Amino acid sequence: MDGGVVKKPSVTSSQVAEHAGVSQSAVSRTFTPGASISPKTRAKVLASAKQLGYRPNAIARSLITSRSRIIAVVMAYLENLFYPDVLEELGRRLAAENYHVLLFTGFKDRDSDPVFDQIMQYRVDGIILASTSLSSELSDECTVAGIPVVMFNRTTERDAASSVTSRNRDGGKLIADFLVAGGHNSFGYISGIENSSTNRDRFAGFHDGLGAAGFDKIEIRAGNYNRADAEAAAREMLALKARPQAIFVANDHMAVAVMDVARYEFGLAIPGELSIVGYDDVGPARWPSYGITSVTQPIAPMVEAAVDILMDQIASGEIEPQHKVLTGELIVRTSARLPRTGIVERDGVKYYTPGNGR
Amino acid sequence: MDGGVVKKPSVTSSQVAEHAGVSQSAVSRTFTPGASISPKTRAKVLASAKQLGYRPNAIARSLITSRSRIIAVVMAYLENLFYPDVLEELGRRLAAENYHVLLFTGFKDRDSDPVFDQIMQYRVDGIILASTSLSSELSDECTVAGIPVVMFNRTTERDAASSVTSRNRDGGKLIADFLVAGGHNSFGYISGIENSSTNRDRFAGFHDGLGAAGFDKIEIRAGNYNRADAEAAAREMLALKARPQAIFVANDHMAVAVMDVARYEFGLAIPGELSIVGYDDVGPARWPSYGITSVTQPIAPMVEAAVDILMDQIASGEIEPQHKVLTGELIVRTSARLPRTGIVERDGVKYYTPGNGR
DNA sequence: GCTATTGTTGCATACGTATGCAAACTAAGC
DNA sequence: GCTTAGTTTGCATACGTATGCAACAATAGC
Repeated sequence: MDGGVVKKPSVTSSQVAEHAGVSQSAVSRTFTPGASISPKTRAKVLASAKQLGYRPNAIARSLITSRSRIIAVVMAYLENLFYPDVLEELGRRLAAENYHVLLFTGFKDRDSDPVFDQIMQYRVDGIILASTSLSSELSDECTVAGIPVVMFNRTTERDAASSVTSRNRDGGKLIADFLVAGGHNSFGYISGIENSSTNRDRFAGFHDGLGAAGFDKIEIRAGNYNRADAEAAAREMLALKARPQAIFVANDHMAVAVMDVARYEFGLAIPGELSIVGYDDVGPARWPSYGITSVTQPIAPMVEAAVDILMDQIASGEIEPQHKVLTGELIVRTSARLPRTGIVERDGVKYYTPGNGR
Repeated sequence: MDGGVVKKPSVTSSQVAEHAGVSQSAVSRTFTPGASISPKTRAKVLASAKQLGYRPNAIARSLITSRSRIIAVVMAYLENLFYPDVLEELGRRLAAENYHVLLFTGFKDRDSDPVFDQIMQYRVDGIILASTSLSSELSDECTVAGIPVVMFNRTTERDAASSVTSRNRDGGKLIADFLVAGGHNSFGYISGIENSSTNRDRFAGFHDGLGAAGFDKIEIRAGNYNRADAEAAAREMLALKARPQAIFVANDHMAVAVMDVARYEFGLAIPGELSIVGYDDVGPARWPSYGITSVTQPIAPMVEAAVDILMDQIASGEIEPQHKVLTGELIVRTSARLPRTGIVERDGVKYYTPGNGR
């Protein structure tokens, strides 16, 4: 509210120039890779810069170049370890390209409009949307403004944003095949957020796979990708008189909760009395307490693809939407009964790869 | 490398001014809260702005005001859910103050110098260091530059940065009291990163508490706050012929690993044959598979304190280091044998509060 | 109606950097 | 030495906004 003390002004390129006895341009060129500058003056400038503690002002630079070298990352559901993993990899890869992450998180889903406003005000060079719904009109506005948008782990056909996903549909189908081959004959599905593309695709594959094997009844409950809802869904499903023999939980974050409910509230042995399969292959899935059989989402390649798309579109100025789809694998652990065949081991990890058709 | 197409230029305040038939100043004042502007012209400007799709350019604004409204957050160990939780809360609180998070993560610990360079270039208004070592000379440089620095969950006496922590020493002591009261008489400690303040303080409290009860032998192994090392440490410690009856693991993230090793590699019953206590009260600690008895770190108040310090120092320009220390509680679950007395229940959660003096 | 006061507006400038252009310098070839 | 081509340098300007200052309009008080 009230004024407050002025901030200590930082060293400018002009001050360095004066100190080094050169022009401000020379200082600028010293810090611009590829600019025309002689080694001699460059050395002089660097010496003065060091002595004065000068650092180029990225803000001022952005104003001139109209490139902020900032990527906005919009991310929710951080309690699902998948996303922190993604975030860390994103940080690494963007830093390698000399870009930086402006993170938007911790808002309720319906507050995303102010978030969008903030993003636009900072003139970011690109946007990564991880598992959050930015209404498509806003996404369009980005396109009009020439800002590349990449949806991460989420896709939509109708709007102009690029996307990076994994073959969720194939994954769902693979799980169906695996469970059928394991001899189960009644099935449940604990869903993610209803209108998310991952949820739709995973379920579609699962449904198709079961259908192809002659099973068309699936118990469905909504887990909404959060623990509390998943627990409630599990309670309902496990209390059924005709409890499914196998449950596909739409991601590992929920699968953990479902296993806890099954074991500690219903006293069920896993996989003896109930098989659980998850998705994402996230940290806890690998912990021996859970050992969740799960379909991988290859984080590093997915992040790489997302960054590649951004870099490409930033460099070219063309923002034709690209859609990259990477392949996951079904890692077999101990949370589901095993089929007789189709399991191969590589580097101490077991994968399910059915011999028959794709 | 090569030029590429120019970016679509965005709408400027001058264009809005022309369109609305006013001066550029009027546009600026329209978007500056508290500035002198008549409702009539303000309405005109807003109409034109909307029509043209104008948004103030935060970069240009920062250049003038020398306030970027950006806070740099440096954070590692994101696989420990404590930090994503912190991050989410930080995002929420800073957004409420109309500040934004520039996140630095995903770098190896020794690469922090380039990180620091980037931070300084963006002229951030403040820095939050969560569990990462920025050498103290760099921290000093921030102080000289007038940039407030808050260490989160970490503290140092000698340098000029503020800090927010919880009473780690008291927590360690509380755990010692709890385990002694539970009738254990041999103890182990699986440590965090050796020179981190949390590790030092937690251990010091634990050591003192045990000492006061007449126990001065503690088996120590290094877990370094990561899962792999914690597993290795647990294997060593549990293979001892004189295996400790109770182990204090320096945080929950490692405690989970230790419990997994104890149960699935050594076949130990918890708490029947081994008691485990952790720290942080992080998500998995609450899952029934683990039910870790753990000392809380109150994330929301800690984040609030950190943001308060920053806001205060930014507003006043004074950056006298402040050190806030919040209080945690020992939440009693099922991973450790219970003492006869001292356990109270509140809202369905059990806490340990020894009657005898602190 | 006239003055005093308050509120509103536009002008001009500043923030710190990048870059086109022309001037100055350097190196090379004869 | 002179010319030419290439390299380096400084000048001047632009990026989009905020703000002190002076001019101006509106309102109130008499």
